Amino acid sequence: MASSQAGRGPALDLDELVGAIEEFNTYFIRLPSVRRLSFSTLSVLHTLAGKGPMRLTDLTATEQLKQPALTTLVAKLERDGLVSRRPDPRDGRAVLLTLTEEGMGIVRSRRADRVARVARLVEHLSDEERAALARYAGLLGRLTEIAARVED
Amino acid sequence: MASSQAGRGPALDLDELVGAIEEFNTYFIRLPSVRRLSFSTLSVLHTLAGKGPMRLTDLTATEQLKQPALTTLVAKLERDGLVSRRPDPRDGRAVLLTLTEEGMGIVRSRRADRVARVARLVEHLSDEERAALARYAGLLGRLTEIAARVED
DNA sequence: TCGCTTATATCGAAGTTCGATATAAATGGG
DNA sequence: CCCATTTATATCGAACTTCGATATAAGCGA
Repeated sequence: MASSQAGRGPALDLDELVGAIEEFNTYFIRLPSVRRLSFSTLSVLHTLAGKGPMRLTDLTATEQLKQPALTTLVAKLERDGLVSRRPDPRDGRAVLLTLTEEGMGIVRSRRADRVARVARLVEHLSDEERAALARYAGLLGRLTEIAARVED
Repeated sequence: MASSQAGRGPALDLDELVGAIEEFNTYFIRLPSVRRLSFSTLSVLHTLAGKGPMRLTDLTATEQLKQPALTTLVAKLERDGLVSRRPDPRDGRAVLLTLTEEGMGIVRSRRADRVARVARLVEHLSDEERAALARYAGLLGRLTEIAARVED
């Protein structure tokens, strides 16, 4: 089991890395719940915010819900004014889901809450650590991009 | 709004960082569901794995559930053989929850799934990027530790 | 001991999710 | 152009989750 790593830094211990991410996420993910919206609901809003308008069925790929549950959930989101539904002009069977301004507001405010939270943590870092963190955002972006390719 | 940053690297753009973490988590968090366990259930298992035996009430602090929901959830976990309940020797009212070997197995296998997943992504990185990632685990650990102090 | 607090349990109502199935629009071969 | 098939969403009833209110029971302080 010799390492093929060329000694440019510490070996990459994936178990340690994954553990550190899991631990950090414990703090990062959990926000005070807004408007009594469930985890599933917030996930749908976040997906629509990130990927733009999509069909209901396409959401079943990312959200871990079956289609009937999504129909119910989206109906509620529409009643609450967070998502609008219109027929897909290209396919009369389908429905295009779009975040309303209010729906986007929720996603943005949750992002802002996380930024504020991380800002409080970062205050306690040294200048060197802060600089390292700055470089990290790009690397994470690379990983996400690779994931989008690799996971089909 | 002048930056007080000393020019050791790119400025730390928190909004970019938080966005990158959110995006990455989209891929990182979602695993194929094991044994039909819900998000709440998995979260409880993960917390018990990380912090060791705890009381039901202490779980209400981290899990976003009220006490009656946790009582129900834990009863199911006990029926399924994933946690064991015993009276707290220090307080006859309380119950100490401990992961069983089987419960730990689930947590470990989910960790292993994530490691395997990240391993596939990391293959596509350059040596420099891999080295940067190795250093990152420690930094995330620092942040988590700071969070544990700051968030009371 | 008594009264107050704290830890968990129980209960019924509201909300969520599922599998099975219905409806309705698209698509392709004849 | 029609029919059979496929695909997108909706509906339905059952099972499960979560909640607020309240019950039970153990600790705790005067």
